[in-house]
Amino acid sequence: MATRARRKREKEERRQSILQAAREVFFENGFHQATVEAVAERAEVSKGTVYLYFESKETILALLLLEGLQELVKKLEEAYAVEENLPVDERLRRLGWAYFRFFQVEPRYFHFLMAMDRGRFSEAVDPVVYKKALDTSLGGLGWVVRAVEQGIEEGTFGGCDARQAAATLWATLNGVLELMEHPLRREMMGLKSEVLYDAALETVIQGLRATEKE
Amino acid sequence: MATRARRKREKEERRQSILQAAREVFFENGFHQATVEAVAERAEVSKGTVYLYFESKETILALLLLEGLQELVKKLEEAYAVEENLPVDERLRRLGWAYFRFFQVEPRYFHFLMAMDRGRFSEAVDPVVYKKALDTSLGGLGWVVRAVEQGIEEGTFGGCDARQAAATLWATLNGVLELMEHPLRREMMGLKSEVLYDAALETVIQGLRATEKE
DNA sequence: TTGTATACTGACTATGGGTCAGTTAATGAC
DNA sequence: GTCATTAACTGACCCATAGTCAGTATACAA
Repeated sequence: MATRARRKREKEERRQSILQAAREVFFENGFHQATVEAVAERAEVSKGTVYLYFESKETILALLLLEGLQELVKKLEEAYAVEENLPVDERLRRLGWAYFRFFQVEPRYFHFLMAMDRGRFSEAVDPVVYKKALDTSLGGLGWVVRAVEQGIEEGTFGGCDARQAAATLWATLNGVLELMEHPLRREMMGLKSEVLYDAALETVIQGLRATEKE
Repeated sequence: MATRARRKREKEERRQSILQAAREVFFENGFHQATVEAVAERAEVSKGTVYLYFESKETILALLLLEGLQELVKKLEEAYAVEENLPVDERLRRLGWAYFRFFQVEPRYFHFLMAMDRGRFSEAVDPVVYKKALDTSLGGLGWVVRAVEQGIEEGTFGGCDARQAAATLWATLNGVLELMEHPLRREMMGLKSEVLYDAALETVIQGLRATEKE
C-alpha cells in the first residue's frame, strides 16, 4: 500500500504550505496584526485546518523562529569555519558581522526573536519547541565560546571565563541591535547602526584583550 | 468659586487612583494578561470611566513606564552626584550598578520597558507620551555621556566619541539584563546575573580605556 | 456498493479592547 | 425650593479574533 506513504507525504506538504503562508502573513503584518484567518486564507484552507496542524498561533511563530535561529546558527558556523588560521579578534569580528548581516537581511526575525522571551510565550508554546529554540541559541553561542577559548589558548585574552566572555559579547551585540531597531531611538542617538555596532564590537574585543593575564 | 478648584483636584485624584489600580493589576498579571475591566474594578469605577481618563490600555502602560523611567533617571543622577572627585571607571561602575539595582527592585519595569519598543506601541500610544519617554531615556544616557566625557578629558579614555561610548555601555548592560531576565536562559548560561553583569561592565570599561589615545 | 477512516470545514463560543446613548448628581440661577 | 445646565459616570453593546467542534466530504478497502 503505497497509499500510506503518499498520504503521509501530502500531510507534510500541507503542513509546510500552512507554515509558508504563516511566514508570509506574519512577516507582512507583524505577529500581532496577523490573524490566523489570514494565514488560513493564504494557505487556501479553513481556519479549523490550521488548528489541525498546529496548537496555536504562538506555536506557529515559535516554529518559524526556530527555523530562523537554525539558519542563523548555520551562518555563524560558516563565519567561524571559512578560514583556518585566523587570530581571535578577527574571528570574533567575522562572527559579529555575520550576526549583524543576518538581522539586516531578516529584520523581522530579530523582532520576533526578541519578542519570544516576552509575554506568555513560554506558557503558550509547546515546551519541546521552546526548549529546542533555547538549545539552538546555545549552539550559536557555542561558536563564540570556541573563538574565545582559542583566544585564551593563544594568550590574546587573559584567563577569563570563556562562556562569560562570549555571553558578554553576545549580550552587547544584542543590546546594540535592539537599541537601534527603533527608528525613533536611532534618531535620538544620532548614530548609524553599523557605526555603533562596530564601536561596541571593537570595544568588547579590546576589553577582553585587556582582561588580566594570569 | 472654589468649587472649580476642588473639581479639578478630584478629577486628578480619580486619574491617579485609576493609574494606581493599573499599576497593581499590570504588575500582578503582566500587561497582556491584565484586562481593562480588572483595572476598572480595582479602581472601583466602570470600564467606560477608565476610557474617559485614558486613551487606551497601551497609553496607561506608557504612562506607568514614563514614571518608572523618571525614577530610574533620578537614581542615575544620584549615582553620578554622590561623590565629587571620582575616577571615571568608578563613576561608570556606580552608574552601572545603580541601573542594575533599579531593575532588581522593579523587575517588572524592565519587562515593560523592553516591551515598549515592540508591537504597535508607537502607533497606539499618544505620541507626546512616547516622545517624553524617549527624551527621559536620553536624559538618563546623558549621565553616562557626562562620565565618559570626563574620562576623555582626564585622559583615561582615548579620543572616542562620548555618545557612542555611552551607548555601547548602555546597550551592553541592557543586553545582559535582557539575556538574564529569563529563568531558562539564565539556567542555560549557568551564570548568575550579577556575575555576568559585572563581567560585562568591567569588560566595556576596559575596552574604553583601550581606545587609541590620539 | 457500502462502511470506515481521514481530512477538512465554517458556524459558533469566549474574551477583551473600545464606544456611546443614556443616567445620575452636583452646581448655580431664580 | 425648583428647575436648567453641565460634568461625571455607567454598562450594555460592538467588533475583532483566537480557538472549538459537530458535521460533511473525500478516499480507500472490502
